[in-house]
Amino acid sequence: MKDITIDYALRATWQSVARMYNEEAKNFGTTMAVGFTLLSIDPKTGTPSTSLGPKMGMEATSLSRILKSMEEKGLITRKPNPEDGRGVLIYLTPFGLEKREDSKDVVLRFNEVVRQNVSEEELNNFFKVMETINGLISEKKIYSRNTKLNNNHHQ
Amino acid sequence: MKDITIDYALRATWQSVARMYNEEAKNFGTTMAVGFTLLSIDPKTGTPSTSLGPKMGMEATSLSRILKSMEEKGLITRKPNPEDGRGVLIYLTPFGLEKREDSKDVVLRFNEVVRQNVSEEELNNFFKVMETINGLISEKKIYSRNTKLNNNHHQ
DNA sequence: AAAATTTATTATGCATGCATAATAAATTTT
DNA sequence: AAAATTTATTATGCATGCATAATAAATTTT
Repeated sequence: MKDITIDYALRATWQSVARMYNEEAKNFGTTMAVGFTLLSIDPKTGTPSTSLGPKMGMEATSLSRILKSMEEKGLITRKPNPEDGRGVLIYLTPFGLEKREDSKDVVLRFNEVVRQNVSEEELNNFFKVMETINGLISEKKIYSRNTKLNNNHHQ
Repeated sequence: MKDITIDYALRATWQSVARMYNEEAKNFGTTMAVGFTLLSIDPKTGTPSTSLGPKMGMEATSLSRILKSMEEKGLITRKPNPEDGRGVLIYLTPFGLEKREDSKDVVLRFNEVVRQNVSEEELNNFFKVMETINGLISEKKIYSRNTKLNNNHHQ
């Protein structure tokens, strides 16, 4: 198992989680991405859509499309933000709240089961390694500064 | 940092790796997925396309589309498999080989830098947790057996 | 051997992420 | 205050993953 790369393991693991989340979400008529979005919306007050991107690690442009389809499906309503003429406030419909709870169950169950099968120390270490990876990338410690120069490595 | 869920950390980390890989790949005119595919193709002999899916953790149907675009871009050629009239053998073109080397550099660099910043023990543990997660999912230990029944949890 | 099943591939549609471009509304500079 | 810049949003195009359906070639059953 040590002959696989770190990226491969990460990708395979994330993809298997995503596949599972999507299958579960299908049972109640949504998708993983819709579920994540529902969970980022405050069920009580209007949520400015600007707050969703950072919370979910998504670009505003990706979100815009998801919000549009969620509105069409009757999960949310979008109202102009009275405090900012450019902005939008997101509200859950009762239907959206229902699906939010369903989504929450799936996420909680996954996290619970993993925690039951991994020691706290292992989990802390797991988070730490991911933080390290994220840090290395955001600090540009991995990007090649000289990709162009390296282009002929091989011949 | 402990207030984020396991799925969120995994997703964010994988996405940041993917974003970085795609930016790097853009420098030499490919994408991450194309790079992974190139790396799964044997540079010396024809690779049956059936072997790619399992190696890459992708559905044959997803691959088919990528292979098509790779052929159009001149990275590979597809020839009928003489041993199986249904199958196809993939060959790298010289151009494809070049891009394969570029892709390899990026993957090697990422893995190298991460290893320089994480102890071997931490890395082993990291792999172990991912194996556990994958195992739990493939053994269906996470899926709800009773999603339908749970649907009304909330009211 | 003929019929039924499985396997390999492709085409298509849908969802999702990114990038880019456009637009309108703030905000900051001058 | 007017001009320039930034910010929030949307539309669109491209890539990628999945699912489903269709087709042709093996393989297995009968």
